[in-house]
Amino acid sequence: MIASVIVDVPAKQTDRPFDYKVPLRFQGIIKTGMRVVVPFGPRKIQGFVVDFQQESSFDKLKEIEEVLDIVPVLNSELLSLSQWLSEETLCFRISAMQVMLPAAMKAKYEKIFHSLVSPEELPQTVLSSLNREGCLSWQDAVGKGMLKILQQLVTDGKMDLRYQVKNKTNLKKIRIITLAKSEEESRNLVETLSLAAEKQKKVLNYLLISPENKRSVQETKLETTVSDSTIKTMLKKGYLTESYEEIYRDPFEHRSFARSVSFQLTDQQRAAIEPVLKAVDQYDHTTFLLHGVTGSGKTEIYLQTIEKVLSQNRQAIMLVPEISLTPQMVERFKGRFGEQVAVMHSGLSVGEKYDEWRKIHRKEVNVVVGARSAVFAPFEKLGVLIIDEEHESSYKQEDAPRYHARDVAIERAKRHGCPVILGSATPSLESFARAQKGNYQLLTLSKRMNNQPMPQVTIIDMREELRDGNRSMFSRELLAQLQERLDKNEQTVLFLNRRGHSSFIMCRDCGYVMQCPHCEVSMTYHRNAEKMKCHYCGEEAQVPSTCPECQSEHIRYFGTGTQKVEEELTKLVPQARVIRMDVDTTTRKGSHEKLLSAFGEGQADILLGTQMIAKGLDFPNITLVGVLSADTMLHLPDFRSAEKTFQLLTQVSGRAGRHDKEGEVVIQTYTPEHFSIDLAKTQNFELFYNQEMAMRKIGQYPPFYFMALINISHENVLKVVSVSEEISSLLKQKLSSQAVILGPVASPIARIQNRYRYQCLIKYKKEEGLKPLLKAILNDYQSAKKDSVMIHIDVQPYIMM
DNA sequence: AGCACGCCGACT
DNA sequence: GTCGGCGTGCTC
Repeated sequence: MIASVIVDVPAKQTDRPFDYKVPLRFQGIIKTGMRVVVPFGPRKIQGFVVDFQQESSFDKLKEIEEVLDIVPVLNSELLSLSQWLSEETLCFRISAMQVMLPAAMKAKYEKIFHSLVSPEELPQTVLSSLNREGCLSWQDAVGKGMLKILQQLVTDGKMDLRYQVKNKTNLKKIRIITLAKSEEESRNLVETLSLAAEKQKKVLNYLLISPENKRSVQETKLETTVSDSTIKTMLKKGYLTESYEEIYRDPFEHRSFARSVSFQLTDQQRAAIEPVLKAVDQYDHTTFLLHGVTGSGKTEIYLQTIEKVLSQNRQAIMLVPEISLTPQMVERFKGRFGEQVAVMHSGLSVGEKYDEWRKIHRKEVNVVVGARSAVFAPFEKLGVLIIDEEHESSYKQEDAPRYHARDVAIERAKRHGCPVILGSATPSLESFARAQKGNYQLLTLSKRMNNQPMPQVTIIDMREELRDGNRSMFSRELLAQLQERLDKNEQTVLFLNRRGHSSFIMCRDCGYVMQCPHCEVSMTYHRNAEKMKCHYCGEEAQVPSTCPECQSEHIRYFGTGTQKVEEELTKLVPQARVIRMDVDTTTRKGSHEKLLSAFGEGQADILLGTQMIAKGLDFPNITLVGVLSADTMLHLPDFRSAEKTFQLLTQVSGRAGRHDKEGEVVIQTYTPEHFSIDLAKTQNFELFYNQEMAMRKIGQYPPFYFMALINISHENVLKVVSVSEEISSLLKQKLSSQAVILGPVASPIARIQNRYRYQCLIKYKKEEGLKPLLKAILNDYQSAKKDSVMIHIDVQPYIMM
């Protein structure tokens, strides 16, 4: 029997199956979708079995060396999905497979020197470095500067170098002790032990009352106040046996979730959920666009759909933009479905993610709530896939495989015969256009639950404030409102919409901003390390005290702006208690959640922050939302900037008055006439949609056109330019006259890690030959040759960089 | 991606 | 003459 294996080498030339003989001992054990270790050239690497064959066209087959799984980690659906994904996003098959699994399962490799001769034959220096088995890892050898000697020993045949796949079991294990003898004998033992062995008796008695006469060592020590040495003695004497049990890391340990039950739906909600439930019943893969204003109860629709799905013994995937930001969402899901929920998001450690994944894989849970990659959860009977806040850009992965979770969800729904729900108060233009065309089915929730009014939104023209001599960041209106909330003991959220998220250093005399020497980006100031860092290549530098350009001492730190706002706040309203949320205050794990819950408990009057506070915040006492500068995002060179501005303003406005108290919103801006700001006032999505669609049509942008972005980079500018020109003219020549080819132009970030970057943008409506052409371009230019350029292609890009 | 193989310049 | 630089091609 012969297995076809996709090997763990993400490169053009290895992006195909390699055949291996299946040794007798693995026959009947190896299945497709399992990870294996195979010899590949001189090394050993990991691979995925994708197929079996009777024979191979290759005649010098090697054997599969090792099997890493008992149960396939990729089922047949995910295997075929990986094929689809690699074709769709033009990525390597192995990358498509890797993205479906938790990072912990990605193989790590190790090179180890093994001694082949008796110790006397080796030099003393080498000998002292070897471990008990006569081995030394390549890494240690490098660290000790012994590579040269070892290489000599290898050529002399005294040692050899072996390649290993690190099979790190990421299982968290705990030490368990069990009574070694029967209960009867153990009880006798308690009687017969000497008086001095008081602690040992304690342990025996404790285990006698424990279920199955076993306990974790940790618990035992805690309960009986004995030390390790006691247990060690008892093990030695044979009173106890020890073993290890695998446990799950529980990211929500020490937290309990109040059980909740379904709410009575409003008429609107019932009308919206009905077609969804019907689709679930009929195994119909309709995509629904649930357009519901903020506070209209979309979540309850999700929850009740999932309930239905679970009642049919099927499973559900629920995607949220970034779950660590919405602990309230986790709470609602855990509250409703309890132990049946796995949670997957970027805030978890590698091990925690692995554990959550295994719960799904072993069918211990039926619901997963998670960020983008949770769309690949290995469920086998999906009943629904839900994408909340579907317009969020975080559903698009920005490195290979450059997929959009929405597309993957729709593709999986097809394979499982189940509906997809895309939910948002401000749908992306693409989705809404599809709903208008009838590709998606539109469901609308126009009213808030309990019929609360939408918050009152006031737009403040900051130019007028300035004209009237108010130079502060706060308009008189906002300040007055703020004061009012303080008096009434209600809470305020202040939102600073700032371009970017990081802080930098600028000279106030000459405008110098510290740039990374290898990348065309400014370096970021890191407060805790007191260093400048480049976010693209990791370059570090000292914080300058004088300007390197003009020697001025007026070189200043520009924070996220939140500190400045905070300073001003303490001057204007000194009695207010402020919680600031920005990169500086939320770097530590869980700090987000802590700050939010502190605010929720009323420990502060004002929550001040950037983008990160826009979502999921739902506290009854928030009655005022202030947006300090609505237009900073509007002037970014991005055709989606108006859409993003409108979405953001609508989202933040939705934070106010979600419960019985009415909410007000104050938006400060320098361009009140812009339609994305003007329409955020009434939160009129349809009007905004129509206007923005007109703009997109004129500009030939999505959803009227599809896009593909080709990024070409090389250390030599001339090389990049010439190749870019070649590609561009090839595109112009091969594509239809309908297609628009922009560029080549230098990328917005013109250089990263000393590589110059150019790009071509293709806008097209229908282009049958595009995929093959792009593949051909990748094949031609992405060769293994030394001097070749690097090419990335992003189909339907979100960020134009 | 690694790694070996092989072809050219600068040294004992 | 050989050591070692990097460009080229292969890995079942």
